[in-house]
Amino acid sequence: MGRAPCCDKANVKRGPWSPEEDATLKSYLETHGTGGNWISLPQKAGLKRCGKSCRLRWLNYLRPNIKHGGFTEEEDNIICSLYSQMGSRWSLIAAQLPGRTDNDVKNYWNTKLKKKILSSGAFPTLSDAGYEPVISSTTQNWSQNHFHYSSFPGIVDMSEFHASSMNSHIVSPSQEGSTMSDSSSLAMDYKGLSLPSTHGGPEDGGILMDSELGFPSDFVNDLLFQDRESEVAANCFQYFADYGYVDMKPQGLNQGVTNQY
DNA sequence: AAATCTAACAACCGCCTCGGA
DNA sequence: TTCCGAGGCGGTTGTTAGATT
Repeated sequence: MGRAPCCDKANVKRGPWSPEEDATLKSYLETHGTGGNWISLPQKAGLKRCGKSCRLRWLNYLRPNIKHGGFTEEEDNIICSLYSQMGSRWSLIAAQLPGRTDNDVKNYWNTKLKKKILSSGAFPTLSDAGYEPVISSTTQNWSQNHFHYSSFPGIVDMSEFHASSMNSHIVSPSQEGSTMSDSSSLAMDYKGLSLPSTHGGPEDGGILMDSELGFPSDFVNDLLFQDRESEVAANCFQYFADYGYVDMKPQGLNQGVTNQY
């Protein structure tokens, strides 16, 4: 038995929003707010739409100060950097980009940025995005040699690492002085494991288990299957070595930042 | 000019989490 | 403590406009 739908799909309009619907929704929300209940909102506002649809339309399109398109180089770097840190946590990534929505960032990544990085081999660092390492607790002796990609480049032997060595935070430039949650919101644990390959061929090349570390295994595997010894792959490993386990803070900030992301 | 392809983005779907009853 | 409904989220699909053949 399936899950009960959130609304009567037979009696709600679907598809693109008309300007009239937009105006109705916007007007209602500006006057009344959500009233804490999106589900009942369309009825109150006189819209034949699902509450979820109204919410999405408002958040992704009608909300004030929304920016569409025209991502800057800096935003590109931030997205790439954060994606490499936390994977497809689009809402968290979008939170670092004022005026951007998770849907926007997600679409932009899927249609442009992903291809751009795959083709260029340039994997932006957090430094590019205005971050710099503050405490290098575990990485100072790391090198690509730490990664056992001689047996298969897509597989990183993480067994030597222990969660206790992990104390990773990043701080966004935009969050200086903010009251963001503590580092637990981005706590990275070590559930992610890598599976060694027996032969090293792409066909049995093993799979990077989805990691709560946030390192996007699918993306990494894309890179590595593309060319196991490519500069991209090397950059990727270096990137991981550089930033996977360090505390980060925006460049130019004082050491005593307490509001960590 | 028509057909096809591609990129961009809007919208939907369904699962998960959380808070209140 | 359990249940249920609403909100939030990420993945996926649909639509459309522009480019290319």
